[in-house]
Amino acid sequence: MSARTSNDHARDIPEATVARLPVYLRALITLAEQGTMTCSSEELATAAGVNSAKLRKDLSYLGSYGTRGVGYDVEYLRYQIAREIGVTQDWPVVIVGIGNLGHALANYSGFRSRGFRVVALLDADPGMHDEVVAGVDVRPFDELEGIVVEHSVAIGVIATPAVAAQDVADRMVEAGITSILNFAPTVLGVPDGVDVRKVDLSIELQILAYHVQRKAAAGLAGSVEEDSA
Amino acid sequence: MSARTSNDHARDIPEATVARLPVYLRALITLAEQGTMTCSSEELATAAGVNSAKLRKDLSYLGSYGTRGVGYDVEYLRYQIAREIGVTQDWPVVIVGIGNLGHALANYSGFRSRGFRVVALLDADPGMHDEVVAGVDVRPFDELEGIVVEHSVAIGVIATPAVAAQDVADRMVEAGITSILNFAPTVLGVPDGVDVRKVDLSIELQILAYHVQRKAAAGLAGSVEEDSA
DNA sequence: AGGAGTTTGTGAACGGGAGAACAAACTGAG
DNA sequence: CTCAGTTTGTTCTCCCGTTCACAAACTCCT
Repeated sequence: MSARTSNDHARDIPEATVARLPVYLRALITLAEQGTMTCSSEELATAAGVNSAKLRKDLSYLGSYGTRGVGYDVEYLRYQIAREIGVTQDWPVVIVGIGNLGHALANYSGFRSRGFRVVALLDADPGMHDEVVAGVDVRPFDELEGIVVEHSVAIGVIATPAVAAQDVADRMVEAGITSILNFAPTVLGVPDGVDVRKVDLSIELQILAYHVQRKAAAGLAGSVEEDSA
Repeated sequence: MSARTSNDHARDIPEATVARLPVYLRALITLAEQGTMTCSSEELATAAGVNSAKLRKDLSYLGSYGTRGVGYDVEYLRYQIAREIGVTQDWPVVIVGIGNLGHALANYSGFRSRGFRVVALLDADPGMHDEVVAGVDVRPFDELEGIVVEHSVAIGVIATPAVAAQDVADRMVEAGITSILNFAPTVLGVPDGVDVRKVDLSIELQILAYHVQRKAAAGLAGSVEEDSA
């Protein structure tokens, strides 16, 4: 029982909470940079753009890191959240598909500064090979397996066209990658135990378009209803 | 009452459903390109990566567009979903911040092909001005207001560094934009009635990192528990 | 020491979404 | 026309997440 987990907190953090922890972490880093030593749940919640009750409940899943009547020590909480997410260590990442988006991702400074290290850029197009992007040279896709094993890569990023994405994902899983961030506009099929998160630009825009349209329609309906009401 | 909405469907589509409609739409387009005329909820659900019961429930919010015992007409359903989302018309979009990511977004073909037209690229850096990216020339940020009014832009994309994002958002809202897609790693404050969707690359990676760590810990704990169990 | 004021952590109520299960409705064969 | 087979649309139940509200716990002032 003592060996089951490192702490005796309940170890099942709700998915919705996990998705917010990085937001809290960023807010805490900003506060720390501003010289703030201590903050209340209300302040942190405002900085993170959430309800303070939700923030407190989220933090309560990690443990009891605040002091009643005082608030939270910024540095201490920052470390605890970072530890819980796992960003106290460095995560090696491979990016496959060095088109426009791949370039942008490779150059994105937010990765490096948050504990993610791009260990390889891979592309199937031989024309790209040996080109250097963001200080890393582009290698043939076939080297995926070797690189994953060599660097113990657990996270892969897919930035290829849609048609290639499933093949890339299959090869990633085969090579031992267990978490995939997919930018290709396709539904990926993966075995149980492999996590996939997708970022789909056109879907995000379509969701916004729906709301624009709905707001426009509500505005019209509203003006009509003013007559009848 | 007849004028309240164009159809007599219930007009409150759940947010979770709205987020999936674009996925269904894409699956239907793929099916249509393959020459499929008709599909069952089971087939479409598989293509979209969801449960068939969930798919049917989602579609039921739009209306009753299937035929029992037969399935859905691919073209007809495709049109109905496109109309519901609003992508039967063209949406003008402005992109602010033409760095690596802005370049990638401007060149992303998925926008144009799904009814989104980039009418302007704006950047505060004078060094970028008059450069042509993806057939559109980069203009000074100050021209935002004029462009929004001229083209009736409702959707803005923020691809600036984090420090500039809130200012850009404020100016967008002031200019009349009601929907924002934010790629900057910041929490944006906007008035009621303005929709913001955020895409945060490092947060996505951090969520994946948490799961990798958890899986690794579970593996270790599992091997320990084999001893005690 | 004691009491007023503040803030956390959590129990409980509430709302929304997911999935199972089934009745309604259609097709096609005999 | 009837009946077996198929597939949708919907109801019902369960679970997760959000929010409210409050007791517990700490600080500071007198």
